Amino acid sequence: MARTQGSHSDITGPRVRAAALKLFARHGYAAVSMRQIAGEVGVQAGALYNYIPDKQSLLFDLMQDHMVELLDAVEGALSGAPLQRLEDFVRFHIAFHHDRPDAVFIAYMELRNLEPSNFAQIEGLRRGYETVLEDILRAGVADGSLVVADPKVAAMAVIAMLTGVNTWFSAEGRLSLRDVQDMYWNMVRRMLSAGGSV
Amino acid sequence: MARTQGSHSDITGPRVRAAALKLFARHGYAAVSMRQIAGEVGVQAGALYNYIPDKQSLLFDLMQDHMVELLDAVEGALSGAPLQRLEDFVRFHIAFHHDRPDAVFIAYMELRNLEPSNFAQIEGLRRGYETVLEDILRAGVADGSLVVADPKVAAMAVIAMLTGVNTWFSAEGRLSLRDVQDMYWNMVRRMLSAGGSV
DNA sequence: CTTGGTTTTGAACGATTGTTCAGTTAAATC
DNA sequence: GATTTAACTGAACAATCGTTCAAAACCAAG
Repeated sequence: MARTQGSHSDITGPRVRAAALKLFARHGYAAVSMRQIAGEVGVQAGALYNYIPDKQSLLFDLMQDHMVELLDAVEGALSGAPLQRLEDFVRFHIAFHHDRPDAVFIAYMELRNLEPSNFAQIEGLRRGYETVLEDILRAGVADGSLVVADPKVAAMAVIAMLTGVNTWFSAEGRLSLRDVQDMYWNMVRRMLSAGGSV
Repeated sequence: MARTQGSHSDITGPRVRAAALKLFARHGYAAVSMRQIAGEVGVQAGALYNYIPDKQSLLFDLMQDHMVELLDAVEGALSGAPLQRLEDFVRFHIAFHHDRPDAVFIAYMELRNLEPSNFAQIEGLRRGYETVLEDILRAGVADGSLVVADPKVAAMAVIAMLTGVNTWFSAEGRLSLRDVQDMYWNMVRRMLSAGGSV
């Protein structure tokens, strides 16, 4: 048993995934070749297959890891009463997505490039995330802090609105991330809270 | 000069564009081959080049036509005071996008597959559409009917929220398009109007 | 230094890509 | 019916695709 310490395996593996994440986000799954990924890593195309079974699995793993991480993180970000948890959700979503724009882009854009069974799995995770917000809205209606005609629809509206931040926000612009979080929380609060626009 | 009336040119041409629209939306620009498009039309791949110079131009034309049509249509959909025009915008955006899901999908997802100069042109049209809403918001602030901290940000938020409808709404579901328009207008009104949540 | 096993190379596989074009088909005009 | 021209076929082009694999390179343990 040799070559376990100085092994490149635990270095190259993550680099393959990082390169794929970057290139898939930039150009799209179908438009990126295995040779491009290999080139980004500094290796020949054949070497990639020491770390992944095939291209499709590479895409699926990237998306699954992102969604699982998202679901894990959101649970820990919420606390207190429904109105407070709604604010937590808004601020969390914006910050989490801002930190990993490539993974977000892929998770939303490459669904159609997944094989059916892989698609079903990712779709299930996405629904799980939507349900987290939906549950907050229902709880807020129940305790009177929120006024929401249709929690399912409102959850979709809020998530779409928040995810849209990634398409235009840059930390180098005139607004800080905190500014954006404040603005969006203000808009969501006015949109859904029982307290009116105060 | 023969073969000008019974010509297939004015039949096949639109069918090529329709097939490309459908397939690009379904599988993505890079994942669709010219032979697939030709197959959908019922013709050999070579015949496509009687109607388009190349694949890239086909994508660009589809996106440009969609954006120009969008900009033309939105102007005619707005009337009256800012608050009324905001409602018009919300209802228009939902209905217009619902009527052409494939074109919407392509216009939002295939930007990265455009050559730089093509990208700049489409991006300009998109900015034009955003400006239409932004102007409404500014006018609403000016006449006191709206309370908007940052019109640019609010415009992006509203458009993202409205466009998100296309990802989940189906006319066969429990809600009619009119239901959805009402719900979203209600949410946007509460979010931005000066009147509070009444 | 030799051995043993991990990692990578580099070439090759058949399939498919966008695009071109000479030749065939078909329809309208004379 | 002959002519003309638009529409299309079908084969071909070089390039690239994802993937495989024997051989070479490499490094740690004995």
